[in-house]
Amino acid sequence: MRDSDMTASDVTVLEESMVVQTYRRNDKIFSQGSKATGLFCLQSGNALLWHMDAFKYKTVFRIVGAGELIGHRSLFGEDLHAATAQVLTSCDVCYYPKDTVLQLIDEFPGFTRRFLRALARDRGPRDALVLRSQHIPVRIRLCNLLLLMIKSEDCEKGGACILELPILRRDIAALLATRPESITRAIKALKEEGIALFKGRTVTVPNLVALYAESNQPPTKNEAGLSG
Amino acid sequence: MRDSDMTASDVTVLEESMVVQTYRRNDKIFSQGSKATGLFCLQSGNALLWHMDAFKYKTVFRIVGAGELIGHRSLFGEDLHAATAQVLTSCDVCYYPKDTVLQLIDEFPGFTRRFLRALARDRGPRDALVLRSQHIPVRIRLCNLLLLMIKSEDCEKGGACILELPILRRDIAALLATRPESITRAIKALKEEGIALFKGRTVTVPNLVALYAESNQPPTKNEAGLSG
DNA sequence: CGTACCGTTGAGGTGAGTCAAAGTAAGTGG
DNA sequence: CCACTTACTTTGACTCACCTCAACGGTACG
Repeated sequence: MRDSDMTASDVTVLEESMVVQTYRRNDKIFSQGSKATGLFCLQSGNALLWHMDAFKYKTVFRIVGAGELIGHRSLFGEDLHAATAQVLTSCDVCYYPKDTVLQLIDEFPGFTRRFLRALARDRGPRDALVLRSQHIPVRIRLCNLLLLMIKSEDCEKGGACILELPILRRDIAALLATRPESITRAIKALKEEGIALFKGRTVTVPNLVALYAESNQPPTKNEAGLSG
Repeated sequence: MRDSDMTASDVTVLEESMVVQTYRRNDKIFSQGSKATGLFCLQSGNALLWHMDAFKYKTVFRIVGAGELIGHRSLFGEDLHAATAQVLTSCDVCYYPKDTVLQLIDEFPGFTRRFLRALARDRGPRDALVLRSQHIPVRIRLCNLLLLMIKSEDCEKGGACILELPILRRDIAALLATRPESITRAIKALKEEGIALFKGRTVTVPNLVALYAESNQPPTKNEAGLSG
C-alpha cells in the first residue's frame, strides 16, 4: 500500500491524518505489551518482528520489507501489541491511526481490497516452515534464510550475489529457532563448503545455484509421516 | 462469523450463494495445491490445517474451531491452497464463493469489519510459539496443547477435566514438530507424573492446576538471548 | 484370521544445546 | 590517539533430548 496504489479519494482522507516517520537501526516502531493505536506500513527498509516469552526466550517470527503492513493483528483483535517491531535498516514508516483505517474501510471498498491483499502477502507463517523447522538442519535453515533475503539486484550475471545482512548472530538464531553458537558453526561450515562467505555484515554467495542445491538436500533418512 | 453476527442486508446477499455442507472425520475441506475458489467458515467441529513439503514432511500449523475462517490467504493472495484442511470432528462448514466475499466487502463495510476481526482471531502464529518451539521440551509442548484444547465445559468443579482428542499420534507429532515415538514417550511420562491420562481418544486431566503448573516450568537453565 | 494401520518399546547414535573462556570489534572519554 | 568499557563472536569440551531404526503388540475390519 504505497501512495502509488491509492486512488485520489483515498489519498485525501489519508493525508489528513497519515504520519510518515523515519526510524533508524535498532529503533522500535512499537513494543510488545504497548497499546496498539494504529497501523504501520514500511515504505522502505527492513525490520524484525519478535516476541519474547515469560522466560525471556526471544523468537523472531517475521522479517518485514518495503510495502508490508504491521500491527494489523493487534489493531483488529486485542489492543496490545503481541510483538516488538525493531528496525534493521533505516525505514520510512507510514502510520495510520486506527480511526483512519476504520473510516477508509467503511467508505472505500477499493482501499479494503488492497488492504486485504497486503495482509495476504504476509509471508511470516510460510517462511516459518523453512526457517524454524527443527527437522531441517541449522545449516540448511541458514541457506533458506539467505535465499529469502537475496534480491535480484544483489546478483551478477555469473550467479554470484552480495548482500547485506545487518542482523546479529543472536537475532539470526532467534529467527532460525536455534542458538548463536550454532549459527557461528553453521556459517563456518558454509564457508568451508564454499557456499557462502560471511564477513561482518556482508555475505558473498559465489554461486547461487550451489546455495539453492544445498537448501534442497533431502533429509539424510526416512520418509516422514504420511497420513490420510 | 456465524449467522448471528450478520446484519439483515448481509444475510440477504449471503443466502443467495452461500452453501453449508457437513464434513465427516478425515474429509478434506480443501487440499494443498488445489485452486482456491472461496472462503470457508467452520460453524461447528474441528479441523486441522497442514502443509506437506517436497520431502513429504508433514507440518500441522493450525487447529481450526467453530467460528473461524479458513482459506482467506489463498483467496486474496495466490490462487492455490498452500495447505490442506482436514476434519477432526464432524463439521458444518459455510462456503462463500470468492465473488460473494468481494461483493460483500464492496457493499457492506460492516461485513468487512467483522471479517477482519475474524481474521485477527486466527491464533495459528501465536500457538506455534508454545507448540512448535524446540527449546520447550516435548512433554511441555504436549501440556500446552492440552491447555489449548480444553474448553470450560470439559471441566468439573474439582479441577478435573475430560476431553476428546480425536487425533492420531502422528498428527500430534506433526503439530508439535516432533515424532510419534516421542509423543508416546511424553504421554507415558505425563501418565507417570499423574498429570494427564490418555486412553484411546480420551484424555483425563485429574488436576487442571497441576497441568498448568507443569506447562509453566521455567527451562532448566540459562536466560536466553536478550537484545536491544 | 489375515491384512493393514496404529501404537509402543528398546537400543543406539547425533545434532545441537550448554557452559566457560578467550578473541574481536565498537564505542566513550580523557 | 590510546586506555577502558561493553557488547558481540568464536571456540572447544561436554551433555542430552530427541531422532532413527527395528521389532513387536493392539485393534479394526473385510
